[in-house]
Amino acid sequence: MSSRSHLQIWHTVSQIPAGKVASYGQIADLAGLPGRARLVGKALQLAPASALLPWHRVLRSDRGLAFAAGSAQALTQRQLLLAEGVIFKGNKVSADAMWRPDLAALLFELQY
DNA sequence: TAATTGACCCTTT
DNA sequence: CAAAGGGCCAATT
Repeated sequence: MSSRSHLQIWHTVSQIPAGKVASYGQIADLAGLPGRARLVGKALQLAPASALLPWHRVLRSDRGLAFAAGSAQALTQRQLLLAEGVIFKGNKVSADAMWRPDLAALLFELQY
């Protein structure tokens, strides 16, 4: 049984548009769970594949991937982002790829 | 019940 | 710019 927090997190992640990225902390805040970035990581880890979440659009606050460089998951994530047109600067994505949601629209979408 | 573990973050050096 | 240290909190052992 998944908690309400997980559902809220998954729903928020699903709102990230293609070609944009958000940090774990940012998602936590938007989901109404300030300061709980780690919970976002946990929620994504437990997320069912059937949810079709754009998990690859979530990364660390320093805009680097959360997975170890060279790991299969890191390579996959990088590939998915490149396919969406996200520019990489070294092992981090360019700053202008950060998602800047319209809060009013997002809050409406998330049914607050 | 207590200790350990993370798909993390922020401030300070 | 990179590294270190402290904080965080649910889930697992």
